[in-house]
Amino acid sequence: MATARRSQPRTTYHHGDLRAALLAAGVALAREGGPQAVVLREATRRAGVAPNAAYRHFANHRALFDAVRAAALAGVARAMERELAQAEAIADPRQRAHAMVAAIGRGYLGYAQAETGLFRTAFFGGAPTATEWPADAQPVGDSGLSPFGLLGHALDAAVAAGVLPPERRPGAEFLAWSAVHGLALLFIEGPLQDADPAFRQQLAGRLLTMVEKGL
Amino acid sequence: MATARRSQPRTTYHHGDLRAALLAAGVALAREGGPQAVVLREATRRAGVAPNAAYRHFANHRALFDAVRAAALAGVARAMERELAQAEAIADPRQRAHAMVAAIGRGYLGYAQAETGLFRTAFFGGAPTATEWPADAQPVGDSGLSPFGLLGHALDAAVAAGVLPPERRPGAEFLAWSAVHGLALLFIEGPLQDADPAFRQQLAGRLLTMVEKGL
DNA sequence: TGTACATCAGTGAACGCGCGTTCACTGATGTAC
DNA sequence: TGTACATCAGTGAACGCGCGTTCACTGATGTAC
Repeated sequence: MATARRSQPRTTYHHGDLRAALLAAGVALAREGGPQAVVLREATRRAGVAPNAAYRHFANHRALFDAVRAAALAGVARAMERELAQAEAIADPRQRAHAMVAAIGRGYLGYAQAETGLFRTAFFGGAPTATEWPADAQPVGDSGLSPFGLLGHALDAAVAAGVLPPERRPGAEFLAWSAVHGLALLFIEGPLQDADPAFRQQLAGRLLTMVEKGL
Repeated sequence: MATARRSQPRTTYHHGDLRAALLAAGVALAREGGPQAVVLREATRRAGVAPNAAYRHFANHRALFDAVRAAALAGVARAMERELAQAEAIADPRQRAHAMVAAIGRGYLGYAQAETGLFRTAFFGGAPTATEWPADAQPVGDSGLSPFGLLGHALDAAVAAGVLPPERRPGAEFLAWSAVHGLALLFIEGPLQDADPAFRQQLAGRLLTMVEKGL
């Protein structure tokens, strides 16, 4: 974090929108270095402001971090929604349902690889309890659904289209989530870190068919 | 970390086996608090020794941490081997192969839940590169195989027994690993943290059948 | 068997680092009359 | 339209914390003769 980059030397005494600036700096830090890199002092440095100025807008470091995490979660959700939009355009209901489930997985895996720092911030912020687990949390995406909620949405569609037996629906999100989340980790901090993209994509495809068949 | 517990106030000037004591202290810290808790100074405190004494036995903090991680990995491997031993006793080859794959998953998930701190230390030590990814690393278990190696062993057995088509074998460990690793995370730091054990076990079972069918 | 001395394993004190956070403050803004 | 003043958003300096690490040292061990 050697070179703190403030946008431009402020002329006014008041910043204007320091809260937003701190949040943006926090997000940038998360993008560059993951959850550990979200450091209050560095955020104020980037905003061109004294360290304690942050306390006008965030109760403490945790509050800033939680705001950054929420932004990261929203990013995951939006990535999923982008993929989902294409799938939902498909006419045939069964085909559409399949495509929706696959879209969820693709969006998730794509984000994990494209925005690794933010992805890790979203899900590895350190010691959230079960009830406040980020994927359960507040509406975050454009649809107002969390990543976990979007997955549930896709699975519901699969049941409605008759491609997933209703008796298998309960708990299905946990199984699907496990598989995709695990693969994401292998990609970003596991043995597949340096695997070539084609191989990764092939694995992602196989994983998704494994999930669909296995569910 | 308020109360540092040293075994007993040493009488001799020399410790006797400080390296082992530091490693044991490091493992205890990892067990209690995960990778972040493996702190060199605290380890020396517990060993009843000055902080810099550690440098007689470990080049730096990272070296101590790596030793702790290796111990944690060995723990995972042994947990898997324990489950595997029962499965390997089964006579019928096909049944045995199925049981072996399931044993791998059970051992892994059991360790993640029973020794969460060590589990996280084994796989989330922070920024290992792909080639030095712990599961690829040195022999660690009683069998001399790493957790990843043990999984490969079970999958090989499945191919030999004819329960896994050979053409699906390449890369299969990544798919199986993803599913089980992901579920472990949901258990230990995800929305299933407080789920009751019966539900967890049911999910684990469903996940394993999903993997077997899906592969 | 005893002694000189190199080697090794610890000690004590201190370093710089960067963090989150608090205190008393000052400059700027906006509202009431 | 102008002015008094409460409110708000920043500043400057400092705090304590715990960490990893380095320095010059001393106490204990073991080997050569």
